[in-house]
Amino acid sequence: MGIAERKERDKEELRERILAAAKTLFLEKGVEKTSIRNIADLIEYSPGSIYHYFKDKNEIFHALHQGGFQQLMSRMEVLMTESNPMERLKGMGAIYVQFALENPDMYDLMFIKEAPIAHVSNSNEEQWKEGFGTFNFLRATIQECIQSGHFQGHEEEALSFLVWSTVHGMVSLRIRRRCEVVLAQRQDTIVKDGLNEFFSILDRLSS
Amino acid sequence: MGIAERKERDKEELRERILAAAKTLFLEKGVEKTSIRNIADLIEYSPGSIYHYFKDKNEIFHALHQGGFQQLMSRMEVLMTESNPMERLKGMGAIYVQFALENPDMYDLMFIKEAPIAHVSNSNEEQWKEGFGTFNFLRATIQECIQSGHFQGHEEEALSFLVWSTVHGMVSLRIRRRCEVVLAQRQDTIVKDGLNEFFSILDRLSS
DNA sequence: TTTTTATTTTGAACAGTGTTCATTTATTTT
DNA sequence: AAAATAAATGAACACTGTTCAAAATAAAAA
Repeated sequence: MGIAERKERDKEELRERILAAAKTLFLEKGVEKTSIRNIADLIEYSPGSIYHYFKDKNEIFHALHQGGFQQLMSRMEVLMTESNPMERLKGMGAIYVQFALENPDMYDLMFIKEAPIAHVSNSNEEQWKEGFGTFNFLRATIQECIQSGHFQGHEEEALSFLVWSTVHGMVSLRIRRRCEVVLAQRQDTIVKDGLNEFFSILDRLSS
Repeated sequence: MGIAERKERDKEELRERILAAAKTLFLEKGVEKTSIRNIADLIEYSPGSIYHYFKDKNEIFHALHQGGFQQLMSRMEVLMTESNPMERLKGMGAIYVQFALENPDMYDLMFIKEAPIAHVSNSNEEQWKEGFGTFNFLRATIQECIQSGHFQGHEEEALSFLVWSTVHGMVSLRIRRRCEVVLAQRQDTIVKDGLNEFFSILDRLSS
């Protein structure tokens, strides 16, 4: 029964080729300007055949955004050796921001664009697994901070959401070009500066 | 020479009718699903005529987003009577979040969508005036807080950006449906809860 | 008032979009 | 070799933003 398996592999391979082409075009031109026909051209298939491998365009970009979460999570792995939860929290913030600024289009897809979330809604997946995993990673660290006596009087989930929102807010204002309100010469550093302000607030709170 | 003036008025009136139609459709279906033909249909003009009043679709949505800033700013006016800058700061946060949650599509247009900023870039406007005005309003209050002895060791512009980012982060995660990572039953309150966590941090910092 | 000039409006055309589906092509099983 | 299954095609549908020559309307000049 090796044939069915080989066919399965072939199918998977073409799926991967579609995703690779989609990723190339997406990083080159963005989601909106990447069309099904563009993808089909690149892998030398007809437009219609894409729909044998993906339900619609949203499913393609949902699959792509998964890769982004793997990248982000693998970057976080260096923090496993950090035993101080407050330091680990700051490390997560720094890595998160760095990832976003180095991969703005992927970040946009993961945390701003509608496409991947629209797919989660329109399929029978119970929830947004990728985001859930990442957020729980943050929650675990915050929980440790609380157990170590930090953030007294704060509630774990809401505080985690607040911390996430803070870094997301900075990078998403930058990516969606709302930083033009600060001096032109400062636009390249405002997110780092803001992050440092955030860190110094965290330090104040933990002592 | 009243004729030229009347023509000017007529032109302005049609411009307003286009904007009104655009706003109706936009609040009904969103930016992407509002087409020039839809707008033209609603005011019973041909699609081509829209382009005598607006350079392109982005200019229409830039004009619409201006109205949003007026709304937001007028909501802020009740804070003028508040003399305590820390209380005024918290009031601004509360009003900002409330505005965003009550007008998610308008907020999206103002602070997330590419269209209005794309128009600022592609026209010869020096910068994003609407955002600049609103941000400076925040900066002025933060400056007062610093002058009153709060936020010692913090830099005014970066801290203002951080504060803005915090509230923007929360509401934009909500609007772009990234709050599905918290319990379903909490999704309606997580932004308010996060804001309260933020306020209690601000209180801690000011004492 | 008639003619000329200027302005406004039109709607077809262009080049694209996501998606569907009957038909063709290729492969596997009988 | 024939039948059954699977995969790929590409035309077609109903849209999109935008342009532009032509037509309609309004204003100014003769």
